[in-house]
Amino acid sequence: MLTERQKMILNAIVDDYITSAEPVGSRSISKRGDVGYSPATIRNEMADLEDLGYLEQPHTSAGRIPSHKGYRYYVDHLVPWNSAESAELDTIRAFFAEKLNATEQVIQHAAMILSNMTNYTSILLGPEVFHTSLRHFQLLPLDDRTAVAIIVTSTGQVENKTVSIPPEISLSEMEKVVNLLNSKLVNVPLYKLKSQLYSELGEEMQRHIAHYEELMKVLDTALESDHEQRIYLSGATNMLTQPEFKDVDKVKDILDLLEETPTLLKMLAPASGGTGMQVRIGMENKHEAFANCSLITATYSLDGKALGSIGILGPTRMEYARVMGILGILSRDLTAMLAHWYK
Amino acid sequence: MLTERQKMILNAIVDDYITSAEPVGSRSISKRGDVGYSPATIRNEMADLEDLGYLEQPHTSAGRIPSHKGYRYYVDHLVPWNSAESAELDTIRAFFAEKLNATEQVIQHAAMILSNMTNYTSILLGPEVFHTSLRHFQLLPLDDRTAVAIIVTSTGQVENKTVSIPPEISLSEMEKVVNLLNSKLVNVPLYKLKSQLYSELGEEMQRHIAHYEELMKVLDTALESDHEQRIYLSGATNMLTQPEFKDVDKVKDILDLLEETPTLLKMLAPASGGTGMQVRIGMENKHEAFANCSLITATYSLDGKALGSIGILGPTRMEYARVMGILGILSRDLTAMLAHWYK
DNA sequence: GGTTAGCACTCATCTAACCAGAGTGCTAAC
DNA sequence: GTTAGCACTCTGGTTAGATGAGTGCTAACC
Repeated sequence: MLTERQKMILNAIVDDYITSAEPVGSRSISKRGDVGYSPATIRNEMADLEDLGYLEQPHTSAGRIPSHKGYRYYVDHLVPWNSAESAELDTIRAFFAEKLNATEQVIQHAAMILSNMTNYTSILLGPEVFHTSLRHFQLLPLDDRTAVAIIVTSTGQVENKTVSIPPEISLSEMEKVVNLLNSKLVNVPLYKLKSQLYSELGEEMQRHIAHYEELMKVLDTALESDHEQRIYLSGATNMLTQPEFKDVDKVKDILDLLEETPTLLKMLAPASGGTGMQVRIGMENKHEAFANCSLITATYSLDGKALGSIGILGPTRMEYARVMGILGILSRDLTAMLAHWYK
Repeated sequence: MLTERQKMILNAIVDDYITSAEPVGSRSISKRGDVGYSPATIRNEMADLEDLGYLEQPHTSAGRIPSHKGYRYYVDHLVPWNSAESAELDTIRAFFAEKLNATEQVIQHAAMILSNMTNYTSILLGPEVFHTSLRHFQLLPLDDRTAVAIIVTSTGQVENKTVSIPPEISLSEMEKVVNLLNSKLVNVPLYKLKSQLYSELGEEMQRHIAHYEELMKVLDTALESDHEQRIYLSGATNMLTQPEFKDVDKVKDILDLLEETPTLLKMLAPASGGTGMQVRIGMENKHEAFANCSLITATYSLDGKALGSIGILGPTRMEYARVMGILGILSRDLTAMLAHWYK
């Protein structure tokens, strides 16, 4: 347990380091208006904080920088929660005032806004189709062997996939099935679609349809992969402006990882159910390349279920308070907007 | 007009510089097996070539590097055209052997293959819907104010857009129009769609439909913006491996430009009709950030009309011969594949 | 006992000086 | 026309010293 004075000093060091990116010395802390102690006293406390693991020293004669544990403590106990500047609130308000009417467009645009506002990299996870429901299904023949399957969800997203059709299946059969599907499965959540396809329609189809097996296979692949969420990345190059990444080799690893969509998907997957804000510091991200990065994520949701995430990636030395404030507001407003659209 | 010997020397210098990234001196040229002259002779020729503007010298006691004019000459007259290594041919062949059945997927995948194979950045321009024709049109109501418009093209691409519906238009009216559209305008090239909409259907619709004006506006926006082509970028971080870009500030400008999709669209737009290969060196790209980059592009086409482009961006000191060889083959094979699919 | 002034010590960073090496241009000889 | 020889130039790397920020420790102070 830290004393009040230790908290105050840790807080001051993190704040200073966040803005300056330089190790901070006892003298500069002591000179701050709200600190009533001499450099020597601060030094003693700093030595203690280092022993406790909250600070570290790049080399003997340098100031201190926060350790991962130090950042963790800062984020968990010290971050001031008031930090949403009015200018930023205005930007967000202006963003929601624009009339955009497709969910995906909103998310994409939000990514840009976020990276511009924060000067970090924004990573947004597009809405999870999984929890939205079927609005309309269509199978449109392109030639005698292939067709394009189109799924429209209740949120107006359109997913499409090209499938190949076995020659023994006739056009009229396909039409029958698609009609059946549309009459019985509309408003079923996509994640239940396949199971309901079998349970509700299986019997009926087996009766009316000649090539049941083959047809089912086609539908299976048509409905299959549409659960892939999209990643919207913006401001990746903002990483290059951070002084800790002025070395090309280090930043290459980071940018390389940002090109790996599957990795990002995993990283942003909404933490099991919770809708709170997550801060992952350094190696908590489980990737060597992100050892000196922090990722802050929040979720937006519909009907209480997380639909997707919005995240900001920056150096561990990142403006936690400001970013958390912005993400909090934006995720809340996105959720509100979705609720307003689709209730 | 350059003498044969001058060409030979210029060629040797460009080749050397491309692989080493260091200014090349007279001695190293003279030592090459195929050159029968002493360093002194080479030096004289190099001085001449510098006077003519084909070479430049970073400083007095350094070797020479090719100038923009030098690269231009190299590309226009000296590039050896045989350079498609068998290993690379195999990779491309393997790529086309995979069964991918959606045009967009192929392009996206091709982008990765290209950047991996070349270790440069690949920029591909997705197929231009413009010259494909309408396969199916649909307007699907989401709620009483909005609907999603879906356009399926003859190449199986699905474009969708959310539009808002004025309250005075009824569902049945909309259905009527959509049916009309599907019966009369299927197989019309998308770029003629709007004009034919007016010329062929205008009269008939005006007769049958109550709110003609409003409905036309809806259709207009529904058909409007679907001409946007997609950019597929891969290997942007390969730029960071080039020694000339080891300075973060320089490379930041380049990567920033790569995030600007509209700029890339303009840059890759198939050069007026031609299907040949284009090489733009340094400032020929019209962007300060690309002053030390070269962009090589080729097009793929359907029915003799360019559908999109594939391009490689690298430093001006780039392996022109190899890249041009690869792009040539890939664009040819892409075109062949499209012709095979959609004829 | 907690706090602070004083001081010796450490270590990264900056500068200047120097050296080695690569490459040139010129001259004179072949 | 070609080449050997040589003086000259400029970069890059290394070393040595000076600078200064910051520390830890001790002893004095309240």
